Amino acid sequence: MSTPKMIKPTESELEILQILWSKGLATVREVHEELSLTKEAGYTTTLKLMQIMNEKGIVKRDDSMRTHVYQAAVNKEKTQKHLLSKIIDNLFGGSPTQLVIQALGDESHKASPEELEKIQELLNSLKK
Amino acid sequence: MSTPKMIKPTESELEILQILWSKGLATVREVHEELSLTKEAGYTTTLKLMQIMNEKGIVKRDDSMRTHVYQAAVNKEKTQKHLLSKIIDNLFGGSPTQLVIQALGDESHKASPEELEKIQELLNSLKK
DNA sequence: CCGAATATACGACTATTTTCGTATGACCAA
DNA sequence: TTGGTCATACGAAAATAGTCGTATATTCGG
Repeated sequence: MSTPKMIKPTESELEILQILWSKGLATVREVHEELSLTKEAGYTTTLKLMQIMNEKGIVKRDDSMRTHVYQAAVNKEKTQKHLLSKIIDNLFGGSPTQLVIQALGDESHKASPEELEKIQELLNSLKK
Repeated sequence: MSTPKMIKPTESELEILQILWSKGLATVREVHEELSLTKEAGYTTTLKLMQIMNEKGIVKRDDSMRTHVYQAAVNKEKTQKHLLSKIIDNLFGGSPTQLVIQALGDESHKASPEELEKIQELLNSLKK
């Protein structure tokens, strides 16, 4: 299955996916090193997680060499959309506007003027 | 623990919270009836969940009568903000802009012109 | 050739979340 | 008063997530 039907990564899996999305290709060690920057966990824990993700079809790997090389098997934007859609339903009663308002008002994740401009452009195109 | 520091409701708890936020006060039966509209679950399951939420301090209840009356004990906006913040980190690499863009582009949750206008106003105030 | 370093496999333990069966007590209508 | 209905309490199974120890194989420097 190239594109898994049910995209529902757990939190830990999401952390790993993010790293894979940014790196493209990566070994378990590389992923683990990056994870270690923000999190405390053993190497085999990361390994196991990635093995499970492989079984689930969330990632794929090239195991033709001793050190396996992993990559994400799910599309970043699709996954984001899918999970976001869930959150809009579960947390914002189906209103994306409420979500947007809360997100823009988040003090710990301020948007830069450039980003605001980006949003403005998107808004303009939606208004038409 | 009168005011829970760690707001981290599970998915099921979130479903119940949403109902409580909209109803204000509600009995287990009322919550369960509403849950049943979109979900299959036994009455005692809902009951247990709400009892656990009570223990965690996520909801409070008036048990002076035989039929207990529940209400949310956590603030809606605060909870949304807190969880959203997590999602921005976990799913959008810390960029609220990316989240906003995906949310506005969500085909299954379109924003109305009025809502777009609301967002525009917020955007204006942020630009200053 | 040998041992240290490094890799994967895998089982098992812990914790959390979700589910529900059953016990028990209160309420009420006949 | 008694049986049916409805309520909570509680224990524990089932499902899901996360953690890690240990076995074993490969690689490589000396």
